[in-house]
Amino acid sequence: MVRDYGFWFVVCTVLVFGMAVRESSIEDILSRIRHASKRVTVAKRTVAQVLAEATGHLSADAITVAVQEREPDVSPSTIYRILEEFEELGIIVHAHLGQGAAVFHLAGTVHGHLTCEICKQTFEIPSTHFDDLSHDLLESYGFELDRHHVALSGTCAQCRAPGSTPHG
Amino acid sequence: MVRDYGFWFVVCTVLVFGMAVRESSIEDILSRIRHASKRVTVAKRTVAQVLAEATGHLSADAITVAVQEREPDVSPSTIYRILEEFEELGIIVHAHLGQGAAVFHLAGTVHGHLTCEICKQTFEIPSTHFDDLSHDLLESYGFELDRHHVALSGTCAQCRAPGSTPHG
DNA sequence: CTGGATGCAAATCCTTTGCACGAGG
DNA sequence: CCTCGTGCAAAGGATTTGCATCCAG
Repeated sequence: MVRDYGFWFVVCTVLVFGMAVRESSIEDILSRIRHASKRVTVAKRTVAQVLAEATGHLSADAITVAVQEREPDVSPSTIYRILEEFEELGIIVHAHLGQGAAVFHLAGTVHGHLTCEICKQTFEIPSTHFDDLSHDLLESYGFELDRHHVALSGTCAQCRAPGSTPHG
Repeated sequence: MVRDYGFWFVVCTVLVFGMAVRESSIEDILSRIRHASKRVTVAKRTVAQVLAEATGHLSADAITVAVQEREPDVSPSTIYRILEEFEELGIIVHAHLGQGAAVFHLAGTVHGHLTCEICKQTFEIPSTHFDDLSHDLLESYGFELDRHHVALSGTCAQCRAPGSTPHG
């Protein structure tokens, strides 16, 4: 993967594409808020930044902590209200993993979740894995699978391996 | 499905097989408890009956209500403790559906769950639907899918249909 | 200015836990 | 009998809500 020109391709991709996407997605979020006749506030702006900078999925609590690092006066209830609004506007989606709190991420990142029941780690996988199942469920039951919201439980490779550390 | 001898086959299946299974599964549960050096109590017996008689999956609260109809003095915390014990003994499994409380059912009934995000109804489907996905996840990530615990969100046929009642 | 957005605290829902008592083997 | 199981009440985490205040448009 990372060799000769491939390395620079990756670097440029991260710098140009990654940064650009993040900047634009924040502006995109804010413009969606304005477009819905909602108000753009410091709290919403900060939540948008946290979500755009997050590599994976965040719980409401993790988002609150991250937001309060920058804006200490934003309260948890405000975070919940903002997340609710963002979800209604289609900016973010949430998923319920095996146990515990719900997790949130930008709606653009369509993927499924695998949660290990033993080590509690969560893995993101491309939603293409659910294409066949999605067709199957639609044909069999007329059920339209929400591939943004898929969260499956099971045992991860590390925890299945006999010798290795079970809590990798 | 239900026509001439097929009808009576269904009837007999429900009566003989169904009743017999239910009776025996209660005894089976109780013997598993004894075998694990745990005590058989009125509360456990009643929870076992409720679980065996349930057609679908029940929340802890629903189980509590059903148990208290017969044994009013059984407390919710006892129900939770019994459900925990039953799960450790492999008698039952639980699943977390889209939102809300966890649901429980006998471990013998291996199936997946489809939960409609609109009408909140839950549908049970055979776990065979997950065979291909299961193989795929195992090959791709070494992840062993827990097919007892699968709960998928989406939109059910009724709520997808334009004209019909959205909350069927 | 004016109503939507926020902070705070309290309420809610689901589940777990501490403790003293009661009942099962 | 001696321990495990139970009832009660209180704690716990995650999320929602009521209300007075505040700030974006």
